[in-house]
Amino acid sequence: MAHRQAQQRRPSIHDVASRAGVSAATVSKVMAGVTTVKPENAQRVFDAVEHLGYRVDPLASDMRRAKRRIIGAIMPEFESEFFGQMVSQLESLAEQRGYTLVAASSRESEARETEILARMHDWRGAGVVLAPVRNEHGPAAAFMKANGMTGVLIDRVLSDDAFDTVSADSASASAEVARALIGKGHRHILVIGLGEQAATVRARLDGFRATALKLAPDVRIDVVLAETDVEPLRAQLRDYFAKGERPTAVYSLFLKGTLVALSEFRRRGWHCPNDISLVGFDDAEWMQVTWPAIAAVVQPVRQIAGHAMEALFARIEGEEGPPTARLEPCKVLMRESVGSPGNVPHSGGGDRQ
Amino acid sequence: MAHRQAQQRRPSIHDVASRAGVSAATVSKVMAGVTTVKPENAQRVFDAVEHLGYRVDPLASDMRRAKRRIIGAIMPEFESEFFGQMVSQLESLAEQRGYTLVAASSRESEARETEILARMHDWRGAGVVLAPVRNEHGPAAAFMKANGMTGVLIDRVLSDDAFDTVSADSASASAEVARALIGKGHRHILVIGLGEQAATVRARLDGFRATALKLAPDVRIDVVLAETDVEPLRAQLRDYFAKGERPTAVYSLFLKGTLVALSEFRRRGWHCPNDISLVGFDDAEWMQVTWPAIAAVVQPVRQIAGHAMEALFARIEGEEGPPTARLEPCKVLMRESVGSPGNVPHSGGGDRQ
DNA sequence: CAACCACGAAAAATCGATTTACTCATTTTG
DNA sequence: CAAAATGAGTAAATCGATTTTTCGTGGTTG
Repeated sequence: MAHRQAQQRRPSIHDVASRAGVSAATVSKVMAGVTTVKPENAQRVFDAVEHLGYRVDPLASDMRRAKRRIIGAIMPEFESEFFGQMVSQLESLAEQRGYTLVAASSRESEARETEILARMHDWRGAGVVLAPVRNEHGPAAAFMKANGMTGVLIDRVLSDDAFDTVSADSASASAEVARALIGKGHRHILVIGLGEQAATVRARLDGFRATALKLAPDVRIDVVLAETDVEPLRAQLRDYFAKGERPTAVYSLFLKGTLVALSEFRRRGWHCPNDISLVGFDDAEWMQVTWPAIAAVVQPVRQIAGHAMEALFARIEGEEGPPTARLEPCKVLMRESVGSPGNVPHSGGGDRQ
Repeated sequence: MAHRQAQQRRPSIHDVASRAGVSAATVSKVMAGVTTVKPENAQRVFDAVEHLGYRVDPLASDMRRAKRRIIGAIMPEFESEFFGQMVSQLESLAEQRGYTLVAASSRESEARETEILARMHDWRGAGVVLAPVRNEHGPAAAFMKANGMTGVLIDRVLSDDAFDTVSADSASASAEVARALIGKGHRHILVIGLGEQAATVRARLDGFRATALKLAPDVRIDVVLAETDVEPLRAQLRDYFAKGERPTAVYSLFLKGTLVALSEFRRRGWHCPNDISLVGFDDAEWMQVTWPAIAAVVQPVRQIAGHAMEALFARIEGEEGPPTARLEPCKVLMRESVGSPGNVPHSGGGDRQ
């Protein structure tokens, strides 16, 4: 094979040194851009590097460093647009600073989350961006504290006494949703969510309820919260509708909830927005191409990622001071899935598609 | 702070050695599970490990190894369900074998792809799973060859003369779609795609065309292929419809194309499946909850990831022999977006939702 | 002109493991 | 009973860099 010879051992700093006729220390300095090297020697080093195709081994390079140029990222999952964009952003930001991002998925399990964190700790990276499965009080954050790790918590968190946090401003966004729905005339609204993610769900729910009640004290707000998983939520939702409850709008506090709501609407033959209105927390690309387009709260992924990395690198560089808790403003996109109640006869049947 | 003391340097193998009263070499052996150690000494080591909370530093451990226990994964993007699941699977499989997965996104750029690959090469990992932006003939695969890297190509590839490949069996799946559409009576079908991803797009198109023409020689198959980006495709599609073309079904060869098709249908007020039928390559969670549910080809992500890792580890462990090209069978889900043409008056208007 | 400084580079220590080579005992074997 | 084989463990080399210490050399300065 023509390319077999390339399989050889890669050149090390010593190979460069001997070819340039200098010591390894000098090569190291040249690579690091130190200026106290005679230009002539520097040039010889550059030539040797060029000729041998030498590149610094990041692993060996990190060995002597207290803080290795590795950033860990732990997300609850990789399958959703939100966390996909998040990882992509974080990777890009880490890379810009010469760090390598090692991402891992906790698969919505707190046990796994802690395991992964322990493994990240073994790597002795400079810092970790953790999007906890549940909230900032879980075992993972505790592990980070107990081991003096540097890190930032994002997404499903509010604030913490040890780590900087960055998340979407759920409360304000929910208040805006409330204003919109009340403004359209809705007076019976169902809110669905998962209780697990205590922190943010609470913020979203409270933000929504407070504003809705202020604007329309007579509004009826029902809440269907499942504990852990999506399927129980579906079951509860089915029960709720089976009891004959007929809200004019549904506000889903998270993406999968929006999917569950939509599929339950389908089952019952209800159509948005004529039969019922729908708004969901979390936007997705498909939501604007379906009929109707689904109204959604857009989380500012770039801002969250950006400020998380900013905070993290500040801490890595030794910044002291009490932990900060950042809330990034969301955008609410009121699409066609939201209408006014009673505009069209409630009766099912007929007008499909 | 209570947790400040934990910030200290982590115990090294020498700390364990001195506490257990043995040499570092012995500790290393015990950790590696070598049996030629006196049980009594082994126990002392275990005790010391336990007491100090010692864990092997993977980075230091990898230093002396020729093949480091790191696997690189390069995907065109992280934002879609498909690649999200893929990364998640790959991570899990790597982890099972005690490897760490380092994932990076090429963001659909071949230039970036090669850069990332070079960086992965710097890490001297044991192998790389590359999902090329375009196909197996790009600069990234060439780089891998030139540098004698171990790797597997997945997704947008057919077969290669240097690397094992694993991808979805696009041709067979497309043939099945053709059978379904022809069977439903469609005789004017539009296929849309991106020409960039030559390999797979070609397979999907040819597979579809061959079967459709065999079953119904009179069928008319139009093709709208954009070169690089999605927006030009949208424009071309718009032109196509503006010319008055009126196929009874559209087959989109990739996910974003399905979204584009849907949004163009919306623009023109056409509804599936009455006005036009739609099938897309690539499934997504939302497709089964919209009205109508969108018919889709489901790629076997787990199988692709599984066989990719299998092949990769076989090569890492020194397996010789010519590269293999695996095709994993897809599942075609014929949902409501596909109907028979002419069942319902073509006229627009009227029956919305 | 001897003592002192500054500069640039080399030598050596270090990071935290793994692995090779070697050293004692203890057993087995001729 | 001496020689060879085996067992268990350690010291030292190694991986590929970085960083500290040391060493010359040439130029200043008193």
